[in-house]
Amino acid sequence: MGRLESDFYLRDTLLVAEELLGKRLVCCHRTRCSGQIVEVEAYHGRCDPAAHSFRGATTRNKVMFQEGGHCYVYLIYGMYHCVNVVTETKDVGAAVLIRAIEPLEGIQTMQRRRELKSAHSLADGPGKLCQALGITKKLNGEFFPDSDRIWIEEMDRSPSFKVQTSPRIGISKGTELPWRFTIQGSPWLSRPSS
DNA sequence: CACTAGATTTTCT
DNA sequence: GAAAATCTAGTGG
Repeated sequence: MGRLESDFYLRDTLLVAEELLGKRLVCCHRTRCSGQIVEVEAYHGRCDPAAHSFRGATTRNKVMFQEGGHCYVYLIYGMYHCVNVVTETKDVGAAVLIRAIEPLEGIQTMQRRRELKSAHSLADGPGKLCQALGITKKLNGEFFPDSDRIWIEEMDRSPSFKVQTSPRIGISKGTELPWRFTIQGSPWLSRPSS
């Protein structure tokens, strides 16, 4: 299946967020690991108080201000990494946080990285999926359309595919906005969408 | 199952 | 110096 091209990302953040559901996130170090994206959150730039870019560019968030298609990785709580897909045109400062995937390829490698025997709770959370795929700040600034280490591919959606929205998780501002997108009924979410 | 506390360090005020 | 787009282990029903 084809890799998503630059113009996919250069669009409205909420639209990109919704359309990322059901796509395949691929990460290659030695072995190819991948999973279907089942949960994301949109962070809409200067108008969104929960976005890192709300108060303008800093050392940490400068990749968010690149053009859509870049990969923004940051360290959270001193321990875990989170991956984002930058959206819209240069200088907008918007991105989509990938929160959970359904593991598809390289499951043994992911289990080893997570030190887990089961496939369950392997990648059902933003920090967990980065650990499973081996995503660190080294990948901050990669460009999904032409990177040889991380990219996103087209994938067929199941016939029962439905999108559900809910409030974003783990933030203290902008909590009323329904900008968390999930595949309805997926057993691979970080938590149910009620 | 639900809830709570603790880990740990970068980043920004 | 406080907060942070989180996770795990531990406790108690």
